[in-house]
Amino acid sequence: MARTTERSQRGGHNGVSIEDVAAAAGVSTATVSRAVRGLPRVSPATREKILEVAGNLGYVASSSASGLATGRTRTVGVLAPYVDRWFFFKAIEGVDRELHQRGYNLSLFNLGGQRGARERLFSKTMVYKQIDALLVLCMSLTHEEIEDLQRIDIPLIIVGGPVEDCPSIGIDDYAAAADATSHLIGLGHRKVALLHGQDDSDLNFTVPRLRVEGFVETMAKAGSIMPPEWDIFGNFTVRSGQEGFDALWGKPGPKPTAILCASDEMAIGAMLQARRRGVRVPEDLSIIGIDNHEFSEAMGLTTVAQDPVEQGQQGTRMLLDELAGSHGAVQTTVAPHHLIVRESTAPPSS
Amino acid sequence: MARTTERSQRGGHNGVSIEDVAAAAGVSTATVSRAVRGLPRVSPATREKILEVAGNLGYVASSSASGLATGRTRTVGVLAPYVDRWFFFKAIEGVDRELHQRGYNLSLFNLGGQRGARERLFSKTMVYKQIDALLVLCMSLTHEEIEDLQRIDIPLIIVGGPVEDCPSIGIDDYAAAADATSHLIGLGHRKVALLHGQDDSDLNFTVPRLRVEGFVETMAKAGSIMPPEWDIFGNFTVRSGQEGFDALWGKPGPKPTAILCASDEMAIGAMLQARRRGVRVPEDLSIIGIDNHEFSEAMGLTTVAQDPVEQGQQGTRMLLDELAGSHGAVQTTVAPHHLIVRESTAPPSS
DNA sequence: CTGAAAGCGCTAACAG
DNA sequence: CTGTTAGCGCTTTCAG
Repeated sequence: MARTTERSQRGGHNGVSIEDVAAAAGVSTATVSRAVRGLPRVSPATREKILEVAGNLGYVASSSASGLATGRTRTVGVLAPYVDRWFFFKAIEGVDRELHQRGYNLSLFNLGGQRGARERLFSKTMVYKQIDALLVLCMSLTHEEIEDLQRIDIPLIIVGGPVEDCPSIGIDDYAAAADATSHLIGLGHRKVALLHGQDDSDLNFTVPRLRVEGFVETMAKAGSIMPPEWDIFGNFTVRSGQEGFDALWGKPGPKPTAILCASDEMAIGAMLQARRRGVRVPEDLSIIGIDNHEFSEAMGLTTVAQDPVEQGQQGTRMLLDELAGSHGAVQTTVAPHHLIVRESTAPPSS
Repeated sequence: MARTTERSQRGGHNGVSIEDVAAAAGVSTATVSRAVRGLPRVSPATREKILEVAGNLGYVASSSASGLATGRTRTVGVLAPYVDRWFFFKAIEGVDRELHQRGYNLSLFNLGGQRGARERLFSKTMVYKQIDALLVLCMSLTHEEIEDLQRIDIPLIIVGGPVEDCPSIGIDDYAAAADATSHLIGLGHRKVALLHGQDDSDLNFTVPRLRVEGFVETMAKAGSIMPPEWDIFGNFTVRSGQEGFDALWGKPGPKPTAILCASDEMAIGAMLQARRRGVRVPEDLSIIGIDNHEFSEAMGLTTVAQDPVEQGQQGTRMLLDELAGSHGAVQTTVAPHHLIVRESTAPPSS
């Protein structure tokens, strides 16, 4: 019975369809469909046979076809302002892991630098009808965007920072900064500068703000107020950490005995520059960061650690649970952080 | 009542279909299809009207439906062994940029660590019928995988290292290592150690091998042969750079005056550890890397630079051109590299 | 437990 | 220029 050989000829297109499998197994496409998806109403014998046939025919369902039929794409979108910064690629790693483990695909959208492309890409082509859920990495969303998303009504979560009216998962940035500050204060520091992040791009601006507040208020409780010229802006990169240090040491006047940096990358930049300028860490200057970047251990940097991989993973898990039907699975969650004391902080010498 | 009669109410699904647009604009779906895709046979007036209607109805074509109809998904798969290592996230950035710019989606598959998941994920669910083309980031493929891919017959390219029988784009690893070695030799070094990468995972093993050959042969030309105990293995991470340094300095015997590291991450680890152990760089020891990692400038690391963003972008461009019909657009290409001399290398003191 | 048939939303000839 | 008409491959009632 050579009934299958006709249309499966490789006339340029490739692709074993469900019909080919059905024909080869002597059953209907409906049964094949049930069998390959592990659905109930198929006898063990039939299922086995179908699976075997499908196996050596190399059958794989067309995602477009099943997407059309079911209305679900089995892919979730990941929107990232950057993909080359520590928090982001770590989070993506977690998201990817969870997604593929549960049979979902990850569609990545990197806004890296491209300002204009954003509006267009975001609400349109992307979100709409291409993905079943959206995970946004630590960036702010405009009111309009949030409304769009809610209207479209797909599960949504922000990883890495709170956004008004949206469920999110991330550390308590206020507490993280406060803990770092307390560590410094506990060591005896009162003259501490702040190198904080204030990215001009799409980054979530709530995160830096919270970190600043945690710092300022904790300092205030210790009876210390930072002079404004010790309030330095950076953009979370190593280079801005270097520049930050130079800004502090470049001008005359009293120097701080410690610097709190809003990210390890900046802290590392500051450390490197201090060393280069002959300022010893921690003897002359203590430096503490937030993140626990890959390089921090090697640098001996004291920091407040967080785990973006886990955050990404857990955020994804909530999204997928929601998609699986458990209504209310996506909820704002606080991820843990903890201080790691290494060699970049010590009591002030003066 | 009217509430339940509309088809667009369907069980919570949202979605303006092409038919809705056609009806609202008083034309056929075929015309709408042409209009929204910017295809020829539509009068300016009709097109404008359709676009307007589609606009305020918020119409976006279902990717599943058009995918089914055209046989193309407009997404390309990106297979990465890691996503948290410099070369990889940089390359992904380039790929993403090019892809979205040309209206394609990026489907990310990270193999990070998961050994078992590989086979399953790779040939099956993934590649097949989900993507129009595949871009593989610097990892080795088994013969079987290559054959699978060729049978499926979608455009394929490897970024970051040569793979037998596959088109690829990347620097000339042999030459890069040779250039680094020449720099050291030119400085007067003869006693140089090699900290090379030999990842046990899915990484492309050709890259480390080529770098080793470039080093060894260049050294040989200068009449120098490295003692085997100076041949250290690492896995491209900072930590393995630290361990590499310790392996070298931990045992008695003569020390090298320079180390060539197969990646900047390892070089940075080695530098940091040297400093910690009181070995001055470059006075006591010169260190050179390959990559030009973000942190390298701040570290003052001499290195052989490459640009993964550009490589990813160019690889993607070739893939997309191929998809666009220009047969033979995907071709093995050599990307440029160049030496950047900073402060971590100097003539040997002894 | 299994099959027949009606779509899912869009595209692609082919007519008009 | 525009409409008609078939599908694309899979899922999903609804009968049997």
